[in-house]
Amino acid sequence: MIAETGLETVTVSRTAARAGMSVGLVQHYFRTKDDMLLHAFQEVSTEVAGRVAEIVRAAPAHRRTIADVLLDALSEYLPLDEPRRAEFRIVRAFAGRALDSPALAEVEARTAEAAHAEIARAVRHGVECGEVAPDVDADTAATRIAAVTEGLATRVHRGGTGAADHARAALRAELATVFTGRCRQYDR
Amino acid sequence: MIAETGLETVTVSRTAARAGMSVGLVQHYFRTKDDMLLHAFQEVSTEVAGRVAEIVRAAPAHRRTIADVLLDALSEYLPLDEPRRAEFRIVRAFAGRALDSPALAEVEARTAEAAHAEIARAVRHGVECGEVAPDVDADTAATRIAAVTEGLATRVHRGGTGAADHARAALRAELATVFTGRCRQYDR
DNA sequence: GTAATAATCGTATGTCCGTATGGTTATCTG
DNA sequence: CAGATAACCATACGGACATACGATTATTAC
Repeated sequence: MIAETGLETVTVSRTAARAGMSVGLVQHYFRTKDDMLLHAFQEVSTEVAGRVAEIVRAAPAHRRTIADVLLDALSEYLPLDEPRRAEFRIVRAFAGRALDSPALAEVEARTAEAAHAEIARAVRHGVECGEVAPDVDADTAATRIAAVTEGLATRVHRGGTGAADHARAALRAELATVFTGRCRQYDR
Repeated sequence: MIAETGLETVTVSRTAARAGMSVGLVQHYFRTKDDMLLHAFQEVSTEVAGRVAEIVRAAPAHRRTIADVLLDALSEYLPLDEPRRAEFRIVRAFAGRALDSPALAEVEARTAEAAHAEIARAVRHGVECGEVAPDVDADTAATRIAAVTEGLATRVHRGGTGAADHARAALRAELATVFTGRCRQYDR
């Protein structure tokens, strides 16, 4: 419902109706509406984070470059198809509300930090195996990569001609400024 | 009020009270609440865009590198001090609502496009004067730079130790992947 | 100076929504 | 089977809010 018509239109009674249950039952599971929404946000966040982690974990089997694996993983954040677009809309709607809700902000911060850590680990691995220049600060590079991904997500969602391809190209270019492509991730 | 306590808490009557006028008078100037909010969003957007354009326009007088000018201009989007933090909160709150409001989305798109165009122009100028590699696609580079700025803004707002300095460093690093720093902007 | 327009106010109306409440039925446990 | 817990429902309450409305005062224009 959030993805379809936005957070504003989500009410307890509408949610109950959509779930085919009564308002009372929703209250049985969630003390307040805010609890319910917080739960929804957590669900979506861990869902996305889980998919990203899955891609990174499956990387060694495919023997691809770090940049390629990262490109696929980060693409999970881009609204390139309908389910991801729905997720994007949910996450962004909550991001707007998180500005004034510590509980939501914490979920947001946690997932952002997890993503950052994952990227930074990849960069550090690149440094170790010699495909990333040793003077590159892994933390700064990770921040840049995470930031550009977030910004690109906005752009892809906004649409416009070729926004999706353009974003992939931009992300690839960004990764190319850090990774030379000489070695593979978690592949020793 | 949006910056202080969020869009959710903004009501017509509270707005009227804050402005020291009656509800009726607010209605006299804005047919609906949505009209009022749209107007606010436009105001803030043009305010920020104006400051950015001002910085770029004043650049020749200071004879600095393109990257340095861009760094200052893009820093306008980062919530580095209180007024900018307020603006950030306003823009992001509206961004959340723009997901389901074509009118708000259009304002957002217009300002984003303006920023992108300004950056792309700077990159093209860099190519012309030979400090940007000729194989760099100005559009892709501009997209990257704009995207990283947006993402960094989120990070700075989230705070954490040294987020501000870290963001400036990341932005500088990003710009350094495009500009070598050999020539100055609009300085011929 | 008068007519029209703009500025201004206070209140009423109708709706929507979150939550509280009190109850009933099902399921599990010992 | 008995008792407790969980699942489940319908409705009522109270508050908040956007907008409509009617009226009054100030300002402008001819």
